[in-house]
Amino acid sequence: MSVTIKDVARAAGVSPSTVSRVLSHHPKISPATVRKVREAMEALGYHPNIMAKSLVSKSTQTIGLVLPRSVEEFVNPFFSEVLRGMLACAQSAGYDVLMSSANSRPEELESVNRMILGRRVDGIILMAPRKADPLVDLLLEHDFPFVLLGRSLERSDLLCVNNNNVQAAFDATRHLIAQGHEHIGFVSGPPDMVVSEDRLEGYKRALAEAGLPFRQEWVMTAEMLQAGGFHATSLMMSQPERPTAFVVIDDVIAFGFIRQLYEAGMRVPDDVSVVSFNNIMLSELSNPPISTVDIGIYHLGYTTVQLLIRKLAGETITQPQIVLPHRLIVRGSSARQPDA
Amino acid sequence: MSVTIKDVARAAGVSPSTVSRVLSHHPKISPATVRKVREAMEALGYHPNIMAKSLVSKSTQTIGLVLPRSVEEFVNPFFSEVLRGMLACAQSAGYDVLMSSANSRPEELESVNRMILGRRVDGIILMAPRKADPLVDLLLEHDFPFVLLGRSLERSDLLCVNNNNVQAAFDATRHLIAQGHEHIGFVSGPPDMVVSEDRLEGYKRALAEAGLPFRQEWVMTAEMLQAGGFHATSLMMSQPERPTAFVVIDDVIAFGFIRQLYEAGMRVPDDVSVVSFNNIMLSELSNPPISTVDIGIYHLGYTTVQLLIRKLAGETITQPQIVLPHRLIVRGSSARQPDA
DNA sequence: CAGTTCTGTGCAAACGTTTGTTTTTCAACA
DNA sequence: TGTTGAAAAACAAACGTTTGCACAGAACTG
Repeated sequence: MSVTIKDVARAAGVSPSTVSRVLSHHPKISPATVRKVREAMEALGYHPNIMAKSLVSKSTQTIGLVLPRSVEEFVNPFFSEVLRGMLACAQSAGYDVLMSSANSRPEELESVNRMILGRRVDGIILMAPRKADPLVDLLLEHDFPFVLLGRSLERSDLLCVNNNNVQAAFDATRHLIAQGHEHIGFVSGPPDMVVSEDRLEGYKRALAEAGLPFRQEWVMTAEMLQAGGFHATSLMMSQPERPTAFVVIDDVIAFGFIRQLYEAGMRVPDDVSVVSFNNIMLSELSNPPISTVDIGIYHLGYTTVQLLIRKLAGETITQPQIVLPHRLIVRGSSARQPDA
Repeated sequence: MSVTIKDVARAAGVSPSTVSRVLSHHPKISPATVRKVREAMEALGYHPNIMAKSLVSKSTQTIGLVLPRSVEEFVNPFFSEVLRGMLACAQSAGYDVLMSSANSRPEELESVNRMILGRRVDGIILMAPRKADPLVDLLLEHDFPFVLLGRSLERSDLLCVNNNNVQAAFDATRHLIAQGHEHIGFVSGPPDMVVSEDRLEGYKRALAEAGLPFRQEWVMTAEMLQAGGFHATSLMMSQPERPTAFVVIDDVIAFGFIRQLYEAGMRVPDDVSVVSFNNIMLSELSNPPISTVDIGIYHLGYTTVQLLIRKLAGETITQPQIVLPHRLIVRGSSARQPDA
């Protein structure tokens, strides 16, 4: 059916092993032979069978990507952008990307087991790890190469690519403080995600540095917003000492939050200032445009795959943790506090 | 290193072929043997090597996904949502998904060639096909199973899953007409995409049905918006007979368009009504919330993979074209024309 | 000019499965 | 007890590569 290395060998009048060596740029092949083989390959339209190749070479030239389980993270434009960066890097290095998605924890483990024990991929990228993530343990146990997009709370020797989320949240909060805000709330994401924890920490530090008190009752979670968000919002905004500004953990959540403030009769930035994170494309097109911390999403994806490929190439990684820069982008959603 | 079928065979005291048959639920294996083998597999932690398996069986249990080339389409939340549907279906059928992205047409062809001639995938999903798409020709030439997400303009015998985009645009336009609008513009996407053409056609038909003239000068393209969109928008809106409403080809483009109207001093829906397509999650959270045609993105992705898998299973497909329903969702971005 | 070292190829085994064919086992029957 | 036949299991070839080793011939060396 399909044309194999043997067909090429026959057509070029050489042995299959010679064809294989031409393919892998073996040094000790005469230029004349190389030409003959190349011509035969061209004429027959030969493409190597990757299954056969990786059966013997034990390398699949494929990277496994474990996608976030929750729908919310998945449909976040953050995700497509990071994916774009990953694919760009993988492709430029000749790697393919295999995706694994799962709806539950057991499915996720099963899926990863299939990928690594079935020898389908050479390495794995883990997105947005959780606290005490069993996936990390599984990979460590099998001594399988992987890189975290994000960081592990528990171990500092794992390969990972991350932003300094503590600093990013610190910067965002300080921006609001500099605008004269003294009552600043925080809207968080899933509490077991490391990034939620880091950004909350940065928020706290900025408050502390400015001598402002941290108030637990001014911290809302995204779940609260989704289930009866309107109620939660209006409740918070009707307090005598209400926040005049919010640090929101993610652009998409900021969209929803701003919408709910609007429905509760609050205007952004007139009544409430908002600054969030990620700088997805749409945050610029929002009304008002959202002030946000750009974390270089595309670059984040690109660098993660790059690190994994370096690892797979056998390079000794002297610096396992790569921290990429962030940058606060001030737009229309955050304004000077009127009273100040 | 890793545990193979031979190890299991030895541990269970049977031959490798017997283990293989247990794995594939061969009918003529005694229950006692099945139990023995299962226990050995469990004890050793056996997972089949998929490369070896597909080398001989010629089936990879993998679906190839050719992603859109342009960045704009890729980062569109439409994309992650459709991907989510695809992965859900693929996973429930035991298939994996391999992604191919490319930045240029030659790269794209090369990538698909690698996938099909390298025997990496059993079938392929093509997203958002273009007019006279060479990818389609390539796949037909190799007689390789594939399904279009969208439709082919040239051939009607190809497997595809689509919405009735003509009807959807017709519905959207008629909604604006019913609101009293008589001057209705159209904001289009990339002109070589089939979906652009279909939606423009539906828009024209609705105008014709209502006895309203079609004006080429009221059709803008997304490219126009991106490069100097502000200028283009304000130019159009300063015309003596300006449109009071727009049908916009896509939610994300609607975001940008509304933003630019805003900067040109126009309010939505007070000065201009907007209705768009896709109903991405954020369109509900926009300010104002966007009226849009829901096309069931997730379901679209799910059904596409489902059709491909049916094809791969050897089923004879009596109806090659699946058309999924759409539904207009009226929100705040479209309002009754004040003069009417 | 015989011996040695290169250089370029070919041979054959291996990778971990599947599967058509053959062999063994064993119960049932004459 | 010997024969038959079905059922269960084993054997062996194949899938398309890579790669260590062997080997022929050319090119040196002394």
